[in-house]
Amino acid sequence: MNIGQAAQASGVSAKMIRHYEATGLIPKAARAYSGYRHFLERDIHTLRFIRRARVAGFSTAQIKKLLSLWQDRQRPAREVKQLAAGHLTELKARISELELIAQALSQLIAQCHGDERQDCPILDTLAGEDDDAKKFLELHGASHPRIRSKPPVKK
Amino acid sequence: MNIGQAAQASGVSAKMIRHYEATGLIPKAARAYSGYRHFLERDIHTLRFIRRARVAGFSTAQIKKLLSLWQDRQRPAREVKQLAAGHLTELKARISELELIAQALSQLIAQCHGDERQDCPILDTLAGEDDDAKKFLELHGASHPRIRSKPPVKK
DNA sequence: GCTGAAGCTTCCCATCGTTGGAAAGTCAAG
DNA sequence: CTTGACTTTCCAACGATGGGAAGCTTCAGC
Repeated sequence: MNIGQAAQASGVSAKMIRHYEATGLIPKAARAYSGYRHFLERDIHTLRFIRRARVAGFSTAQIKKLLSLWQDRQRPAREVKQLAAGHLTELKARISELELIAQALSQLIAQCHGDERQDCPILDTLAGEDDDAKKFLELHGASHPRIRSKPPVKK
Repeated sequence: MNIGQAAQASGVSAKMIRHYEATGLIPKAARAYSGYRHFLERDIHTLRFIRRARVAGFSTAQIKKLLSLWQDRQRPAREVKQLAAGHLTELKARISELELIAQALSQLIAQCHGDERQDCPILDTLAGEDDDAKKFLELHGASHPRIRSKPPVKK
């Protein structure tokens, strides 16, 4: 199996497979005489594992641990559970942050009449000279959680 | 006002002020003979505006639009509302995605006994030979929404 | 006036995950 | 042998931010 087939079979792009190899997430693939990488079923399984873990939002560092736990038959389920639980906590925190923001934003939007007139509470709040404006957006001293939706849409 | 004071007063770091200038989000600051930038109240207002918009999760591209709308006294509130509503939609979509993931992860974690034994449904699902495993994590063909929590914790 | 500290300047690098592209080599079918 | 699809490596970018170095300016204290 060449990298293209491996990509198809695993759902991980060829680019990312090379990247994972380069960064040590997966071991260096075997090579044909030509220099082409080739992959076995085993490798495909690993790649699928990685893809699912990424879909579940694990970082590559976490996936590295998950992989080593996966390959270690002696590992106690406890460790895996802890790792996953930690991630879940992060995840929930993230969700709460976003919900606070969405909440505040909804309120502002609701207050904006949205017609041809020029006054707009949304801009006014963002500009916010006065302190009452702040309570909307100065969320608990907020970390700056950029909202990244999908990976940049390829044209 | 030098850049340091401007940073303090606006809550935007000096680094980011320079960055915003370099990338054209804000106009080039006036300079003293020494080459030091200096800032007026007006500039501070703009920076604060930007900071709040970032806290609200707007991208720099969106903030650029918001800024120009803000500075255009003729703009209809409609446009602002549309921009904000679009962002809110994105935000909600993002939240839903994360909630799906958190949901799936919770289930897996709940199913994992988490003691010294070796079998672990979490890893089994990620490895997932069989199709029933997939329904947990192959969420609606999932875009790959990396979960970025806070900006990397400075040491 | 001199010295040192604090603040400013620019420039480069790192993060994180992913994608894009260029230049070159390989393979299989026609 | 040519063509086209695939592969290789390397380099760069995204978005927002931080870290740090090397060199300049400003100001306070003596």
